[in-house]
Amino acid sequence: MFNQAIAQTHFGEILMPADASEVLFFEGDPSEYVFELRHGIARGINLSADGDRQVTAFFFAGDQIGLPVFPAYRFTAEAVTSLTYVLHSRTRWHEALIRSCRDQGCLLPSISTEQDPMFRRGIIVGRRRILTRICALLVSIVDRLPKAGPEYAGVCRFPLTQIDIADYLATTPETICRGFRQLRERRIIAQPARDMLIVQNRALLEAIASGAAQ
Amino acid sequence: MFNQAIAQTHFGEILMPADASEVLFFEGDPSEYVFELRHGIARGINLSADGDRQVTAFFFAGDQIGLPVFPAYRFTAEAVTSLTYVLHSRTRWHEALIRSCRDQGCLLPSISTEQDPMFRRGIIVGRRRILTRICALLVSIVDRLPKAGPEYAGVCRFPLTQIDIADYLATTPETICRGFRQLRERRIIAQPARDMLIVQNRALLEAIASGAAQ
DNA sequence: CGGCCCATTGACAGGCATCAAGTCCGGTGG
DNA sequence: CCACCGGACTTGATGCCTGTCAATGGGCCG
Repeated sequence: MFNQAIAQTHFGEILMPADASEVLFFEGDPSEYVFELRHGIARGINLSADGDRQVTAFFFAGDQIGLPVFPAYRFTAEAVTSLTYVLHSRTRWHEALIRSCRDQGCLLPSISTEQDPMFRRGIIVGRRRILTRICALLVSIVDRLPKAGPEYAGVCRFPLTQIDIADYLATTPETICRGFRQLRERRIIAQPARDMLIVQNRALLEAIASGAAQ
Repeated sequence: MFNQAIAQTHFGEILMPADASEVLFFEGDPSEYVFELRHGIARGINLSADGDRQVTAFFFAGDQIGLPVFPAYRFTAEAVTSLTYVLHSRTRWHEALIRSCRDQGCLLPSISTEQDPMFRRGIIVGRRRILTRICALLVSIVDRLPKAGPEYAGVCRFPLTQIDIADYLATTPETICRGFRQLRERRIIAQPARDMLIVQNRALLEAIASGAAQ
């Protein structure tokens, strides 16, 4: 991966690139570096002994992942899209933590950017009906999806495969496909292309996500 | 609750008691205090807009919950059994964090005692088959359950109701009941009383939990 | 153009939710 | 000491949601 362009930010940080489905770090490896996403989308993966694959989180630009709250990474991080990131050594990250703790009297806000998505995923997967889970996932990520462009108001890029969504929601790709079809037929979302998403009826989307509507 | 006995530990900390099903703190309240459990079992509760109740974690003696990684508590904490705990103010907890960070070059280990159970719950609930989930839950807590007594080797106190277990595993009490019956009939566990548990075949329990066996 | 992976659709079976009784157990009060 | 009561647990019958299997379609890349 080092044969690709490695840019230098104006803070002297090294901006690293990664291709889609490239691994940033493996579950179980010692957590030497914090990965700060600058651009693109990443996913957290956990494999069970029987080969069951779970996507435990999606991460977006600005998130810091691989925090050394544990001596080893608790999940494998892979690029969903091509992305860029910046590395922070464990010790440098610790110093930033102490500074923010002392100066602002609070923890580094970034400490929750990793565990918060996982916490919310637990709540989402804990719902029974698949449509509720799908809508809850969409609500939780739609505001962080990149916009398709200035000329396409309300249209988001949606680069997640249905396989990833299924592994996130603890179901199958077929069921995801049927759920999305239902949302399209009810004019709650639209998909002008496979990797495009428009939320047409956000109120109803959130109502289904909260369980108020079926 | 202050009319109950409040003991003083030899460190000058105040040991607080709580009765079963008493609330320690509410989701959304500002996280002023960290609760360190000294004895007993607690549960984390999250309610959805439609009234759906989820148990997002069980906590045991030694765990610290309500950490100020977020300005507000992210779940409601209730006592499962009668329990005791010690309060740490947010600032005092921060100081301990900075000290451990500087002296030992690592974060306070307790920072993971709260998020780790939630992370593991996500993995458990993400499994499809109910029996797998039940066994995974048992494996994850059996070593932290209090022993029934020196004269009962291998017997644990098991004070969790099937309702709590069902809300933890995203299923119903009836299904939990049938799952436990199956585990009893297969001699994987035994329950001499409703609130007692013996793991008779731990290897098989773990095999089912991992998905290797059905 | 061919191959591959992903998405789609249908048929079918099965696991689990739901509903409804009935039982057990601990606690309370007479 | 015993009757009562409420909550939790148990068990069975039933139906639906969703997993599974199989086949097809479609887009992307070499």
